[in-house]
This record gives sequence, C-alpha cells and structure tokens, in this order.
Amino acid sequence: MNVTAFKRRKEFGKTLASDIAHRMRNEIVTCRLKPGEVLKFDTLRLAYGASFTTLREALTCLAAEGLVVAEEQRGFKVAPISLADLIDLTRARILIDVDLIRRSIENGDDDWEIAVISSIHRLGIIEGREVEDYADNPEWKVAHREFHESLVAACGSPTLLGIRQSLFERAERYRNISARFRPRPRDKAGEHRALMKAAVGRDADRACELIAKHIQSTTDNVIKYASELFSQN
Amino acid sequence: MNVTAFKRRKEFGKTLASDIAHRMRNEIVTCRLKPGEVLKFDTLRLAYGASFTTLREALTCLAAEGLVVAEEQRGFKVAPISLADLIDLTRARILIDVDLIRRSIENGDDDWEIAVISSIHRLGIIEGREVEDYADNPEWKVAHREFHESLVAACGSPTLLGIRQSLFERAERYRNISARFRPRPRDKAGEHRALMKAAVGRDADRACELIAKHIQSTTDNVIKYASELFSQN
DNA sequence: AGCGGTAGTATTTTCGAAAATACAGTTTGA
DNA sequence: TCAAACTGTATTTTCGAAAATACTACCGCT
Repeated sequence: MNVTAFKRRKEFGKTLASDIAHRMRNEIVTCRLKPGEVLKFDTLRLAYGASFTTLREALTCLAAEGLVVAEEQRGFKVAPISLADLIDLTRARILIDVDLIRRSIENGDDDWEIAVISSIHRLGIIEGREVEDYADNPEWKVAHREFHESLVAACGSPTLLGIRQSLFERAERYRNISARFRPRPRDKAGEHRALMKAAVGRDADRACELIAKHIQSTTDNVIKYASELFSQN
Repeated sequence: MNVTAFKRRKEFGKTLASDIAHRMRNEIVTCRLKPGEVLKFDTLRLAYGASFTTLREALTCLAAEGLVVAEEQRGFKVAPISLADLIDLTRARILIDVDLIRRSIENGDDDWEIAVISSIHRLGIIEGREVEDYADNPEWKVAHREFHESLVAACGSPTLLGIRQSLFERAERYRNISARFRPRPRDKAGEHRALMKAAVGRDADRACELIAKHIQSTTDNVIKYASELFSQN
C-alpha cells in the first residue's frame, strides 16, 4: 500500500482543482457563498485546504461558467445576481432550449424516447415519496436536471448542449430563490408530464411552447415575489 | 524608476496569464498551433517563457472557450477541427446571431446606427487599400469582427454576446481555411453592405435572412473545397 | 479643511521544486 | 507465445514561498 494513505479524497473528477470547482459550484448555486461575496485566497485556502494555484484554477473554471467574476489584479468574487441578469439569462435559455428540443424531437430515436420516459418516471418517484415541497431535495434536483437534459439529448449539437448546461447551472440560484419565495408550489409535475407527452408525441411546436413557458414562469415568479432581493441594483 | 526594469512586457491584459492566453489564442486560430496538437508544458514553457502555473491558467481559459481541450491527468491539446464541428458551430452561430441582430434592430438608437455605419466605413477603407485578397490582413480581421459586433451591439443581452464572441473566435480557424481554399473571393463587401442597409433600415427580417446566409456560406465553401482536410474524422 | 503624494499592509500573481500520475519497455510466469 | 505485473521515465498536478500589484491610512502642503 502507498505511504501517502492520507492523501485527499477526490469525490468528483480526477484532479483536485476540478473537485474544488465542483464543491464551490455547489456552494454558489445554493447561495452558501453569497452573490457578490469577495473570494480571498487566504480564506478559501483555509476552507478548502488547497494551495493558491489549485484554487486559482478552480476559480478560472467557474469564471468561464459565469458563476464567479474575475477582475484582473483584484481577485475574484461570486457573480452578483440581479433582475437584469435573470431576465437576460432566461431569454438566452429559452432561445437555446426551444431550438434544441425541436431538433431533438426531429432526430430522436426509440432509445431517446425511452430515456425521456424513464427520466420523468424517476422524477415522479421522488416527488411521490416526499410529502412536503420536494424542490429542496438534492436528489430531486439531479433528477430534474436529468429530465430536462433528456429532452434535448438527441439534438446533435455538442456546442449548444455545453452552453445550455452552463446556463442551466447559472439559473439554479434563481430557481432556489423562486422556490423559497413563491406563495405555493407550482404544478411543476404537470408541466413536466405535458412536456414529456409533447416530446414523445413528436409535437415539436407544442413542446417548444411548453418549454418556453416553463422556463419563463420561474422568472415571472421571482419578479413577482422576490424582486426586492435585488435592491442593490 | 523601478529596479525590475526588465520585467515582462504585457501586451494585452493586465496579468501574464491573460497575455499568454491571448497569444495562444492567436496561434491557434491561425493554425500555427495545429488542430489536435498536444500541448506539453515543457515545450510551452520554452516557447512562452512562463511557469507551469501561469500556462495552466491560460490553457484553462482557452479550454473554456473551446479552443483547447483538457483531458484530466493527461494534459491539453489544441481542439481538433472536423466537418461535424464546423456544421455544429455554424448552426449555433446562426441561431444566436439571428436572434441578437433582430433584438439589436429593435433596441438600437441613433448612436447604434452611427456605430454600424462607421464600422463598415472603416472596413471599406481597408478593403480599398489592398489590391489583392484582404482576408489575410490582420487589420481587416479586426475591422471585420468589429463590424459584426456593431450589428448586434444593441441587443441588450450580455450573456448571449459573450457566447457569440466565443463562437466567433472558434469559427476563425474555419474562416481562414475557407479563405485559403476558395477558388475566388466571395463578394463579402457586398454582403456586408447589404447587412448594414437592412440594419439601419430597420428591416429585421431581411437582416436575419442575410446574416444567416452570410455565416452559412463560409461553411458551404469549406465543405465544397476543403472537406478532404478533415479526413482524419 | 481638502488634496496629493507616500509609506506600509493586504492581496493577488508568478515561480520552480516536489509529489502524483500516466506511459512505455521489460521481465516473469503460465 | 501471450498476458499480467513491474520498473523506470515522461508528464501533469500541486504546493508554499517570493515577487508584483492594489489598497489604506497617514502625513505634509496649499
């Protein structure tokens, strides 16, 4: 056995930097690292137990994803949130998701259909288990992400899929805010089922319309009930 | 005067890492660094005179832009080119540019119009100076990029503008290939003028149609005359 | 008092060595 | 002969110190 038995556990990815990026991404989207918070290396070094260089690489990755912003020679901070950013992000996501879902419906084969159905089924199981609001459940979040991914999986565009994923991550913070502030849960399960039906029924126009509304409604909810959170802008 | 008078010149950006990223970006899009080429740190260290860490940060940035690919624990290589990638990229660019030009035409004020006209004018001056093909001229490339940027500048979407810029950079390699292999120069100047007229004439439908064709035609040209370059795939 | 400059401190950025990991060539055992 | 384990080398990844840069508080001057 290796003498360096106490070396760091890497829970995600192969390198320490990608592992730390993963952990920080999590803390940012759950707002444990607050929007706009400055990220000083000394603090981070203590928190994550890694060196300057490694942290720097992780931060560079997250900056590329838009979750942190880098000001040269002046360090990094958690990307701020704002109404303008939410609206911008929402519009971008709708543009891309609508295109990808249409192409996915055109290209998707039987396996794709099966994947869509199986992922919504998994989502349903988790929703059925939880008595109260399931949107906080990390397991639900994964299944939710995977359902949406399954819808666009057959689009055939690696470039746009990568961009879509990055925008989806960026929107996670706003989804969490929406869940915390809405007066009562939306009928997300129903929306998802309708999406699934339109997809496997190969009704592209309807699927596009539904996905646009689905994405937009989270934004509308935040604007309605939580806009005072963005008073700093 | 400072004693460290011989410190490195930073021609671009404030940090050495961003400067090196800038230089490498250039070498990649001009194919001086060949598609698929493995980027070993020892070699790079010699070529760019920077340390592991600094190079690593530059490479991480470029990886986020899609110009290099990172395989964990196995280093970096220049992003390969392929017909599939070109087609994917083209479709993504058209989707985004069409949306942004439409929104820009909706939102653009007088200053925007002036900026569009002045940037095409600058392009025209450069084209008029050069007797032979101007597409190799770096000055023309800058002016060309700035003209296309001016068209979408008023769209009001920072997110999509950032994505657009990154896709534009990625397409640069293919533009260079197209310029090298096409039998005779396309009437780019005419296409650009028509785009400008549609934009300032606030004819969004026409501008969208023109920009889509404009982007597509480079791709068609590469497919027609240079597809044997991609034989590795 | 207000402004401009300056020294001292906090923080980021860069470096090259050291550790960890992958790769290639060789040997061993069936 | 072939596959699997091993060993040495090449390469990447990580570290903490050192250099460069930005920030702050103080001082002197008008």
